[in-house]
Parts: sequence; structure tokens; C-alpha cells
Amino acid sequence: MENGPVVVDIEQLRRSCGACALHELCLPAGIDRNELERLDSAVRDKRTLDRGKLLFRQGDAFNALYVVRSGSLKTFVENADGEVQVLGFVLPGEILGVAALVNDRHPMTAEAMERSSICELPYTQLQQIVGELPALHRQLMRVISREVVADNSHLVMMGRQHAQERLAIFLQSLADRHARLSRDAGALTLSMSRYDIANYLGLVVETVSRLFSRMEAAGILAVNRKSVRILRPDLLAQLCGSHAAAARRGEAG
Amino acid sequence: MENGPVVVDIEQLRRSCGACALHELCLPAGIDRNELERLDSAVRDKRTLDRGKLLFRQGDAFNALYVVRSGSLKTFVENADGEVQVLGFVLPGEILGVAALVNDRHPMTAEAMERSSICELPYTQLQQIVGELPALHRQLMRVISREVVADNSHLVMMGRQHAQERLAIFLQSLADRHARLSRDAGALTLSMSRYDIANYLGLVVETVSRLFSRMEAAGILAVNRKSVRILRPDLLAQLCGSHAAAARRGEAG
DNA sequence: CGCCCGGATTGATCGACGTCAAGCAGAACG
DNA sequence: CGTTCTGCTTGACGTCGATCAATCCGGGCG
Repeated sequence: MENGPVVVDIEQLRRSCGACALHELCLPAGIDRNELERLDSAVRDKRTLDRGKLLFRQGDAFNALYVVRSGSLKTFVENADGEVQVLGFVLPGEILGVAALVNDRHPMTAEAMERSSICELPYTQLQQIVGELPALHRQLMRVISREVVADNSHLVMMGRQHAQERLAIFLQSLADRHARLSRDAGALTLSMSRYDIANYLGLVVETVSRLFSRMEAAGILAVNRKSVRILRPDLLAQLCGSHAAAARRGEAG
Repeated sequence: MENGPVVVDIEQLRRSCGACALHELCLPAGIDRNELERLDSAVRDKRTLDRGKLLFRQGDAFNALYVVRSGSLKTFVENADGEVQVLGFVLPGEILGVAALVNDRHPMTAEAMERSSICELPYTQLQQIVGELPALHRQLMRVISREVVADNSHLVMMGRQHAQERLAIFLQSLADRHARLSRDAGALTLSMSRYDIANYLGLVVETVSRLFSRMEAAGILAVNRKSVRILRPDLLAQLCGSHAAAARRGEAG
């Protein structure tokens, strides 16, 4: 993280939303300077989580929304039998906790995958400000929307795509989000384990491992443990296409 | 429908939420008489949809929420390649369109699976009333919550359950919702085709057909085209258990 | 009644992915 | 430096569910 091409001034980040490098990607996006200061008043001192620590646990009472400043987290649900389903991975500039908005209780657990720093927005204060700033309200709705749409895509992936397409879509999504962060979209650092990736994709770890190897052999990726370089974005994008579409084009399975 | 054990007085239903047999299951649940009248003022004349007709289409501008009074609908998304993923089935007393709340655009299509009658709640009016009635606002949030939780369950099912467990969970869910409607939970009438069921479960139609046959042979169900009787709710519930749990109990796969 | 047509069922076969098992590599630790 | 542990990779094999194909059944229609 610390030797990447983008050097982040942590002190600057600490000061305010207005000064935060992420503010165009986050809840404040699209609101004006004055409103931004108003929002700032609701942001509590940020928290830092070490790898493996929980930001909130499934069933916890809902108190605040969170925004990732640096690092990354995973969210997952656990059923009565202790089986886990990973729901998503959360990168800097992305919001956590909106699924609890509706029920005053977190329906999932959020766990840091590496040392991460997080803004906390206590909801009672946020709610009041949202009531006063329609633009912020709209942005909050847009942010919730993003979650719903993501859930739908995840469902379509689980229901209709084959293993290789799933991994391709996953990598493409990570690359897109890297690009949003002005990072090199061609050089990914996977903070999640192969187990988490497999679980998220509805596969087992051996299958994911084999797919990485196969895509490396095909010259699409260069894989070295947690670091993945995308050598052929065009081929990767092709693999994201649906199985049915590939069949229609007369390609091999 | 018309020869079922529950005879519904359509004229009574038409009059108002207060007189509607479903109002304890629907958006008005938990709000008081006066508030109910206020809500009534926002409910536009109900619409009737014939089988195969669309209530709204993926991408449509969002104008209103809908509640199913009678009949049933399916919701689905369609990707660029025309592949369909069925997201859910909507029964009387259940709400449609909340996923569009957040984005002012419907992210899915809703299609009637049989002749259905539907309440329409224009959103501008509803929004105003929700602003005045905190109890209604809470109930609206609760209803959105139900959708999020349902999406999560659907995801877990797709990611972790085997074919037979998926069908069992599906039937169990239908039975539970029948019970909520004070219908006989042991006698289901499937308004959706085998294709829709299969798609919803992330399977193909042949697999679903075979599973029905197998569960009938096991004495769990009595299946006759669209009518399904649950003969052994206990065994059905067992099949809903996770594969891992079954393995832990030392059962056969 | 015979015919057709779409949905559903059933069987035979195939293949993608899971399971089981072995081996490997990097990190942590003494 | 070796040991151990954990996460990852690779191979061999089995199986669940998809695919392909035939048939059945009920409904609509001439």
C-alpha cells in the first residue's frame, strides 16, 4: 500500500470531507461547499481497524454509516448452520452499513481484510442533516441504489454465469473500482484470500486457483500471490460476456 | 382462484385500505385509523393486469409503488445478451417497486403470472404523507428491509445450496406466505411455470421437474401440474437444511 | 374426433466443478 | 537455520446438474 504510485497525505485526509481526496466518490459527491461543512460536523473521528477486526457484526444495532478511507473490508452473512456467504468487498470511497438503514439492525458482518481507516457518520446527526439538505438526501438514496443494483448483479452472476465468467467479472469490477480511485487498473492487489473470492463467487478455492492459473497460461493475467496484473484487458472483457452469448458467437466453451 | 376456500369480497376490497382484507400485511400495517384514511387518499384506483402483461419494465421511470391485491407477479432483470434472471415472485399483500425508490428508475421488470389486481400508490403523494406520518415512514422502511433481506437469502441460496435444497426452500417460502394470507399452506397453486421456478433457483427446467418427481416419490409432495400438496412438512423442512449441516449429521447427499 | 402446440416429464449422456489428497511456498517463530 | 503453520496450487477422480433427445399430457381448434 505505502509504496504504490499514489501517495496519500493522511494528515490532509483527517481534516475534513472538503479536503479528503475521496470526497468526489463518497457521500459528499455532488453537494456544495457550504453543505460539505455541514456534513463535516457529523463525521466523527475516524476509526482504524486491524486485519480481521469487525466494524460491525450481523445483528448489531444500527448507529452509524461508515465510509472506507483506506484499506478494504468484506461483508458477509452467516446462517444458522454457520455457513458463510461473502456478499461484497468494500474499497476506499465506498459506503458501509446502508443495508441496516431500513431495519435499525445490521443484516451482515463487516470485517477488515487489512489495516483500514474508516469515517464514522452517526446516523441521528446524519438524518437531521439529510432532512435539511435535499441534495445530500438524493446522494444518500443514490448510494443505497448502488447497493441494490450490485446485489442484483451478484444474483445474476450466481444464477447464470460459469466459473470463468464469474472470476472475470470479479476482476473487471475490481479494476473498474481501482480506476475510479485513480489507481492503476491494470495492477490489482487482492487484499482478500482465495477462500473469500471463491465464496463470493459461489465456487470452491481450488476452482478459483485453477482459473487464475488458466487465465495466466492464456496470457490474460500475470498472477503472483496477491498481486494480479491484467495483461490483456480486451480478453478479460470478452470472458465477462455471458456463456449464452459466447455460444451464439460459436466459441468454444 | 375462484373456487378456493377463501372467498374474497372484491367490492369490499375496492373501498379502502381500512376495509381491505390485506391491510395488516401491507404498507398500512401498524398505523392507526386516522392515518389509514390519510393513506387512502393516496391510493389510486387499482389496476388489473392479464397474464403476461407488464406492470413496469426495467428502465422505466419510477412513479408509484404497487401492492398486489390478488393474483401474482414475477420480477426479473434482463442483461445485454437478453438472458433473464428471475428475482422473485410477488403475492397478495406484498409490495412492488421499492427497488426503484432509490434511483427513480425501475431496475427490473414486473410481469403478471395470472390475472392480477393491483393498488397503485403514486409516489409524490406517498412521499408527502410519509413525511407527515412517522409510523408510515417506519413501515415503509421495514418493507424495503424485507426486500434487502430476501435478496440476501436468495444470494445465499444461489451460492451455497444444492438443487434439492433450493426447491425445498422455495416451496417452504411459498407455503409460509400462503399461511400469512390465511390460505392452506399445505396446498399450493403454482402460478409460475417450471421455467420460471428453474430460472429463479439458478437451475434448468429438467432438474426442477426431476426434483418434483423425486420429492413426490419420497412421499413429501403430491404434485399435479400446477397444484402441489405438501404431505410431509417435516421432511420438507429437513431438506431446507444446509448441505453442510446434512453432511455433519451423516446423511446421504 | 384428430391434430397440433407448448409445457412438463423422463431417460441417456456429458462435462464442469466439487471433493479428496498431495505437495509447495512464504510467514512467523524459536 | 529448521520447524511449523497457513494459504495456495496442482492432480486424480467422482458426481451433480446441464444438455440433448424422446415422449407425454392437456388444451385449443378445425
